[in-house]
Amino acid sequence: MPELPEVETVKRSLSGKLIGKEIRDLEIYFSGNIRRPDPLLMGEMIRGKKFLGIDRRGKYLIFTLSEDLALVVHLRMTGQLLYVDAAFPKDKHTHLVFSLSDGMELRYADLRKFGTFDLIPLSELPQLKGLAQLGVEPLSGDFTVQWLDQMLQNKNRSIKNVLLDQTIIAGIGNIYADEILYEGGIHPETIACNLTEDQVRQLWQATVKLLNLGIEHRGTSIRNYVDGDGRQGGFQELLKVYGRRGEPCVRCGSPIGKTKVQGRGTYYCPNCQPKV
DNA sequence: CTTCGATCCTGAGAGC
DNA sequence: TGCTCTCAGGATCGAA
Ligand SMILES: [Zn+2]
Repeated sequence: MPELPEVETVKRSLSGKLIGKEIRDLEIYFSGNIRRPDPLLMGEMIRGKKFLGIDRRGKYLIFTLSEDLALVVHLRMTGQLLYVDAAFPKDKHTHLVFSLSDGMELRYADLRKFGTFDLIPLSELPQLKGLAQLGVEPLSGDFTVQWLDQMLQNKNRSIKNVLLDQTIIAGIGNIYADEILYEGGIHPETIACNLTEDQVRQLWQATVKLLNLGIEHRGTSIRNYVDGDGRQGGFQELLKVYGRRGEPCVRCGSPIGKTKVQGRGTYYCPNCQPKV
């Protein structure tokens, strides 16, 4: 499912293609993903607007459009944005098609229909629910060991729970959380405020390393993730614990374990990530 | 403050 | 073969 590295990859794959292009038309096959405006009004609202920029915040994509509009997209689990020729066959789960001035189409497909679209005035961007509550960007200068240490002081819940909390750190999902904790040698159920200074430093390093590595490999295609060109990522080959229950740990050979944390499937090495 | 369960949805895989 | 069941999960909400 798209997490920070995947959304970043989608952003990069689309930015060179969309910026400067005008939206000529919008075809809606399924409107359930559209939160704002009323789906009936979206076509009229977006027609004739140009893409001015694409940004990422956490797992959100923010398309800046002409006339002070913003299109905010969250792909959730199975959302895909594809820049393709209009003649290219449509995926069965294609819900939205934006026809562009260059004869190409920006298509939105979403098997599970959980993704969201918000087309709003740019001025309302800072107040958009979900987006407005996002915490620190883990690949920005705001994410420091000091900040992390301070933040964890009063978190009396599992460290995995904290990593998944988008209002604290924006962009980490289930797969990268498990990989980060494995890399840091930290059991996912460790109470956050009990982490040692050394563990906090390990956690910080692992977070930056794994997210960057994910981006370098153009994301993780564990289910149906592809970028704006329909290309799969490569990071799934490098996953060390996620989805590997029973397989030997690459570091120590112990079988990878699986448990549930916060209702999420959670993979870890019982030996390299001892429970305290 | 915290966890927990339900909700949205569909397809893959298991079990029979 | 084909049915039913479980599982997967990001974000949000209400309840405990
Ligand atoms: Zn190990």
